[in-house]
Amino acid sequence: MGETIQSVERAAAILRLLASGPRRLGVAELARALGLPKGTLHGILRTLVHVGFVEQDEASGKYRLGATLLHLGTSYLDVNELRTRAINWADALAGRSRESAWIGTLHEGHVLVIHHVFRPDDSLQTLQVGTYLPTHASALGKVLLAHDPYGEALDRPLEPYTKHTIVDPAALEEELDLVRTRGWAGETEELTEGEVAIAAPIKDPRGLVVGAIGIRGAVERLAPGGALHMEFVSYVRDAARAITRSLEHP
Amino acid sequence: MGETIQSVERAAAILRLLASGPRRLGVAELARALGLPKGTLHGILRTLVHVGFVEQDEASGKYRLGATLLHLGTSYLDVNELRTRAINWADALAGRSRESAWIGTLHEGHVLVIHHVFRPDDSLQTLQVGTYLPTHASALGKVLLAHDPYGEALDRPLEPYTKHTIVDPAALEEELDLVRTRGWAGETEELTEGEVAIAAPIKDPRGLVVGAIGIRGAVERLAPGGALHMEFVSYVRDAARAITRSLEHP
DNA sequence: CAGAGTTGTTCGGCTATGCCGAACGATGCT
DNA sequence: AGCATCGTTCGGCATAGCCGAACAACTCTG
Repeated sequence: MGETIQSVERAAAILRLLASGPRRLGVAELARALGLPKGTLHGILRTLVHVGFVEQDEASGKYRLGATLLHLGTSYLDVNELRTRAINWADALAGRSRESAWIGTLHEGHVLVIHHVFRPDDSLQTLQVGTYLPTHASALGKVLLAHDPYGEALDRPLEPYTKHTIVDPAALEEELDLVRTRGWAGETEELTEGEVAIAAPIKDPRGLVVGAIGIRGAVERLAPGGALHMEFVSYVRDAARAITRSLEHP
Repeated sequence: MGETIQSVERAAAILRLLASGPRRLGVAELARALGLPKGTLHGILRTLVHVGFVEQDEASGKYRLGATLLHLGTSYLDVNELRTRAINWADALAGRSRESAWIGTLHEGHVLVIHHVFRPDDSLQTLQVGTYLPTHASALGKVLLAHDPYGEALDRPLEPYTKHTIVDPAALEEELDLVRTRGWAGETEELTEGEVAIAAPIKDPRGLVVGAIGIRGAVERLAPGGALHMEFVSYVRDAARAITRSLEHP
């Protein structure tokens, strides 16, 4: 890749910084973080406000993300081919398993959730589309890591979420081997206490893994007595195979 | 507002163009649309790819939006104060009315949906957060238009969606007057056949309308015999008032 | 209540940034 | 095969836009 445009790259860095936390940031704060003069940064911010990517708080003068970004992000979902093809199967999977269904892709070392179907008959859930899941502590992530051609994200320290999270790199590698050989991944209370998840890989026509689909629910329902109900595993694998097949026939 | 940075503005224009349709676009196509030399445009695209805002199709070489935008857009939702405060009330409204609940803001002449709670006991719905609704053909939009300090978006032609859509500017103005005097808006099959909606304004501490909340559902349930059930109207107004009050006490 | 330290914003000069147009190789369509 | 169009590269010139200092408004502190 050749040279990139300075100001655009800087603008993107500003947006990432604003997105990294719920707090609104000021010009001086951003300038310090990026090591740029205040005046320079103000110019970029001014244009970002002009195009609607950033909004300025009238009272404090500080900056936050703008509403245009929400619309652009949603547009991405329409463009994403995997999601378009997989939506119907995710609905069916949620219906059959009576659990919430999830679809994710590997993105910058995280699992990006690109679809999420609520568990039937349960309205108090928040939608997780667009959020990140950790690769080493989610079933979706394990599937994606196991089939990732470049072993990114493995050199990063394995952050513990519960006492069951796999934090030893060697143990994780072993787990990924298991995922590769049997073709699906499980995760029992490694991300959230009381919740377990199952996932299987979705492949493109060339056989490359482009995403993963799975379900997530309470341990009492999915793994009573500690062992995963294989019935749920087959639901997930069926859905994954169906989507893989539908990607072959455009 | 002073001068803005050329390349950033151009980058934003590219993103808007890519978001405007589901089709992926090529360099030449974009260059023609924006009236820029191919070489110039390629440079901006290269940086947009580098920061993850745009992805390039390996096979065709054409460009589409990138996954980073989805994550940024979702981050906007966390930042949005109105949404953060209103989520719980929207859940309650959906539960009481047993219909889907919606929250929207005025943005670039459209209603931007910033929250959406599915109708209880109905799993086959797609989430509409981040999408646009027309201002003149939705209950949310009527509320926002009626209290918009600048009467934008009214000079635009009123596109018909069903045979009940208000297309006459004078008739719309009359409707907005009604909305202002009685404090809520109705919409009966003006956007989609068989669906009606109700909405009420959410105000910030200064009394300015910053958003609207409402419900949407089948005409048989919400307006049997053609007249809106006032019970639902009071649910919506209660929710709107509750959110308005909660914005006053931070 | 004053003043020291912030904050966001403006502006003009200098230079490095990045815009442009032409040329290249690959691909697709007739 | 031929032509047209694609995405990409490159170097020279000029201008876009970076920088640093100065500004006014504001918030804490002593």
